[in-house]
Amino acid sequence: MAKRLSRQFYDRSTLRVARELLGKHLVVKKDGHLLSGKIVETEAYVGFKDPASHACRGMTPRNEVMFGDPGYAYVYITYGIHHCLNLVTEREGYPAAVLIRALEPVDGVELMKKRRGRRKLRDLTSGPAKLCQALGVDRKLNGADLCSDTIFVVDQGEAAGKIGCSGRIGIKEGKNKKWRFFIKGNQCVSR
DNA sequence: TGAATGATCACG
DNA sequence: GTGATCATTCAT
Repeated sequence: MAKRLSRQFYDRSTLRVARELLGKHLVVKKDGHLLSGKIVETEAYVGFKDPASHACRGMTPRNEVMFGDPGYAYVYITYGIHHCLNLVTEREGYPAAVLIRALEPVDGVELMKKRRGRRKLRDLTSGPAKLCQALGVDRKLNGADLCSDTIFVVDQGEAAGKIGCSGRIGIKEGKNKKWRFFIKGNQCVSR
């Protein structure tokens, strides 16, 4: 019973969206391939005052997608090498998004292995930049509509399991906020 | 534990 | 233009 998430799903509290994305499947259809994975780890970046968010110093050419309508992809490059994928939430004019930090591979595992140069399942998508490499997400998908046929999330109707939360990873400020969510015990969660 | 590696942004 | 910073990954 796969049901694609509508724009309304993303047009809600970012913390809620981040938590509810756990257990759902991210799908990328591109270049004749269908790749997907179960979302097992997310982080929320919310509003103008979140010191860890790219949006905390106002709108720039890079982060403008975060300020737009909900239900679009925000993709950027970090450390000069790696891509990260976010799903934009909340109303236009309010910058917020959910960082997809880890997946459990589902469809297209062989291609993921080839792209990642790794054989073990848990090395394919257990990190924000790893999953982008595995799924072929790059800046061409920045601003992509999550209600389109290229990249979207489906509800498989399965329970996420036990959900844990903690401070966010890889940031300097805003660590006090417990805005990282993950499925407890899942082998594909980062670290 | 630290190197790789380049886009992005504030500043002037 | 310049320099600091960076929501990471991998090999040592």
